[in-house]
Amino acid sequence: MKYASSYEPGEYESDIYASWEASGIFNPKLTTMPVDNDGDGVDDRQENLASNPKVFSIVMPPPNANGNLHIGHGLTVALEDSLTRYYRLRGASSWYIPGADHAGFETWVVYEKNLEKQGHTRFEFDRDTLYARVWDFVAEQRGNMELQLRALGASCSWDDLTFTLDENVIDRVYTTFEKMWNDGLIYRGEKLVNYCPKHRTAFADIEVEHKDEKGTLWDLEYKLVEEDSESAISKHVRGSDSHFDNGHGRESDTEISGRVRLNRCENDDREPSTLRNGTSETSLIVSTTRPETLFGDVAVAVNPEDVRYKGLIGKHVRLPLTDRTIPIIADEHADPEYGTGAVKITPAHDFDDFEVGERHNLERIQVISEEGKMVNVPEKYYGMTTEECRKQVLKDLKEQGLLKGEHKIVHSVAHCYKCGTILEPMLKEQWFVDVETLAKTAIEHLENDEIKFHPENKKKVLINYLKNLKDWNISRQIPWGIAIPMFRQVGDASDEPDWIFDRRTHLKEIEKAGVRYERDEDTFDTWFSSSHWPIVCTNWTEENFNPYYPLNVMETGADILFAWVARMIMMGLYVTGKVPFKEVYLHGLVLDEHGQKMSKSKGNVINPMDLVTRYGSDAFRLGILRGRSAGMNQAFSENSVIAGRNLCNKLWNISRLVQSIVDEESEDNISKHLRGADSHFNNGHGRESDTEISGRVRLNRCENDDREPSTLRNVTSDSYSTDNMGEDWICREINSCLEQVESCMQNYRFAEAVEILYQTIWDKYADWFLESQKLYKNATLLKTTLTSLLIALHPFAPFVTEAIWQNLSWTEGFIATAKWPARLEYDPISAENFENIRIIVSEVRTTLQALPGANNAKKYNLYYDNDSLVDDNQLLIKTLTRVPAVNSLDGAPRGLRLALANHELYLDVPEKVVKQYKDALTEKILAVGRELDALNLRMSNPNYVERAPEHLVKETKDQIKEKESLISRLKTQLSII
RNA sequence: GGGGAUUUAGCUCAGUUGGCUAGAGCGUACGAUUCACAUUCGUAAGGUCACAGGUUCAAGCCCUGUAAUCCCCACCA
Repeated sequence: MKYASSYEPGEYESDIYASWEASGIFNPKLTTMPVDNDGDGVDDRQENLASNPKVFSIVMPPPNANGNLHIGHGLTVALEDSLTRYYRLRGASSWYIPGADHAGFETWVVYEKNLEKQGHTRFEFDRDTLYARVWDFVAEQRGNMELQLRALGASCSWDDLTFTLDENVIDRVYTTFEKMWNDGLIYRGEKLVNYCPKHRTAFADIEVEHKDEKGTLWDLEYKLVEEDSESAISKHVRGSDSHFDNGHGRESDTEISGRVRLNRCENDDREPSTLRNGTSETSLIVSTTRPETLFGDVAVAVNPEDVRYKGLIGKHVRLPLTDRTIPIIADEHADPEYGTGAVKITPAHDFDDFEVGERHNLERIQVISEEGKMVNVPEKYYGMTTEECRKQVLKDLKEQGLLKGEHKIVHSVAHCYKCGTILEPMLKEQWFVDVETLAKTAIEHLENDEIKFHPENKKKVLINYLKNLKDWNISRQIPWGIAIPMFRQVGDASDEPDWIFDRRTHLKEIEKAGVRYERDEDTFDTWFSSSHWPIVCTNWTEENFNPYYPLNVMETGADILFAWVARMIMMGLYVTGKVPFKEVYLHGLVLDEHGQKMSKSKGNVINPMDLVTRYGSDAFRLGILRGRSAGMNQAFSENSVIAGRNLCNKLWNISRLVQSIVDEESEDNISKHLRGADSHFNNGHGRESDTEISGRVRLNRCENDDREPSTLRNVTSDSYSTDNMGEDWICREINSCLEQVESCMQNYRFAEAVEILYQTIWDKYADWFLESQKLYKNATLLKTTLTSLLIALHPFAPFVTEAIWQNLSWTEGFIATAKWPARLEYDPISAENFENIRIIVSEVRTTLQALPGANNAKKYNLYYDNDSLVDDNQLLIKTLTRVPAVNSLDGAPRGLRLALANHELYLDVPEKVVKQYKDALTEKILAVGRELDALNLRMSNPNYVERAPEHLVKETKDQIKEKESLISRLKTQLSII
């Protein structure tokens, strides 16, 4: 290869992606049409599926069409694409289906901001106009995100890109909705929903952000209506004088504030004596954080067990600032220990009160409009904002002496997760899905272990969530989304209008049987449509067998386990009767390098595209996978990307070296005879015959290989033989690497797979094997081994491996569709001998470094005595240690004896230097002595010898022998000094 | 209140059913350098595996408890 001495990703990546895409290799070959060659009525692929899985399918969680990819998308692609590429290499028909999300509310917010910038508001346009305008807006933006996915190397099938507003998606959503409607799972209900007055839309519970905030709790006095108050009170006094007074008129603010929450104190301080302070006996005190909603009050609730108020239940109080009287009711909701124990009930503006209202069949009086203005209130307050109204109400109450206390509290407040506006609980007619049976079915399938979770514990979490799931509000009051296909008769303003289902949502008004109907203006919650994602992406239909459904795996963020994964499972089961995926892999958040959540306000956001530009796509992918495990929020720093970049560069240079040796050898072959005659190919342990060597000729085709010949990529038609220990050793190491990577992929342990490849390529292949190959050039083996490693790394670093592949002289086609490497044949004894050489070389290096002075490697020769392994590998040891010479000992031992138990090796170091080494030697002896003691202690334990597995006991015994021998040799050396 | 996690080297993390001297990357220190790569090579230092008990021949891993940190859900008139 005539290439630069460093890998420049920018020069290759976009061309490589373009050629992949043009070749169509990312589009799977299997169709969803039935195949039944044996005519037994069952799809043939279904028959094969269990025994020989040939299909891998995965869908991309659709990124927002309107935006740029963030670091989380980067992680998602790295994970999903490495799986896809891995299974493609394993011979599966891999289908990675890309998507784009209209992201209903998300996009809406972006678009609305845009409108505002131009000085418009959405309320100037009708819904259909807005829809069209947003469509254009999104279409403009969409290409951006798709380019970025390509830059990340996502090997997805672009022809199959699914947009969440595609016709087939809407179709499927309507089909499901119709089915649910007919099954009675859809209902329209007036419920309290979290409503953002700014965006003027309702949210699902899951979209609400709760924050703890400081607020004020006001005590308001509601006067008992005279006629029944007196008798009630007197009766109550007689019945239980000790606790009665508590709920009545407080004399001073001081006292009141002292009492709030006081009752929660340990050891019950509700002793009669402390609570029997003066009472007015003519009113109730309620506590509220929202005085302005009092106009919507329809009752005051007290706890039925609360002895203070027992006698008041059924009586009435006068609602301040109005003419109304409202009843005092008994309900568990009232907590005797909170505030005064009496709570005003406003069903139209509070979630709990709504439920109380349901239980007691109370009226719902809406006093705040959808614009956030006061309505249904006395003239004076009409049209005020809630804040203005609150001030006015407090002022007026104070003037009338009804404001009895004020306390600072901390309570959690619901906010719009986009704009931060405080959400208003709002009474609205909405479409709901009755989730009870859906959730129950989902739980059954989960408990039946039909879906495997990574991390495992998320399954429990999900079941727990499903068990407590409330009905799902699926309507949103924004134009951008899939229209709800429900119509009602024009002019029908009755309480229970007749709704009909119809797919013609492109029309505002339709006619059916001579009756005119108008469309409901709401759109679906995005999760309602995205819960169909596996179904719509794979084109699942009722009619045809689809080998891609269920998906092999659903990979997405742990943060949308509830919002998305849960709903996909419910919907998948409801629509297809099958779980939508066999496994779920959830990734955590990518945090900044200090473990902090990334956010614009903190300024610590890392842009993945920026890293791709600077270090390359592969470097980014390797970097973001490193040190990351399922479900965990983990830090990410540029360092890991740099490490990835370095690996790519290393691999590049490895390939340059290998190619240069291959080139050199092929030139040699022209002038020389067969390599077998070459004397320097010494394997160190004496091969007996040519027969034996040729017997080890690789058999590296998979046994179960049944791919079509045309898809096979023959990496080389040559067979290799291993001619020295290093060659056997690297085959062994590559086999072990492959085995581990395979197991890691099976178990979704991406970081570990990358780590193993990194070490194998760098530490083993480059630092040991290639160094030894500078002496023993085995071109055929070099080709085979490099090919194996390139393919194994390809799922994680697709670009550099492809760039190299395209430039090697012996490869053809794309590495992206190469065949996963088979195990290599090797001689295990020979491989193990190389391990011995490594130990010797390391010991020489360590000792040389520890000796006083610099540049020791060049100074001292190495001598060996009576050691055939070293004798056979003098040249290799000399090269790896860089000592000037490795010789057989001529005469008596001299210099420094190396701390090796099984080899007698000396560094020819002058006596003076050896003496300086004395301390280090002494320390070494002590260290080995400590290890020996530990081993002896273990053996002296009869229980260990008796109960531990035999091989461990034997191992310990061997080690003791070895250490003893080492110590005695070192001691001899020391004594000579 | 309910649920789920985390705690191992200076930093970020591995460590599968308990089994050899607990690993990696980055960082640090020292040394090297024509001969694929300074995005390099070699060597080293650095650990009471949060703490306290327990089970076991053997515990980072299993059990009990404690502490710290984090996340989710519910509630907060």
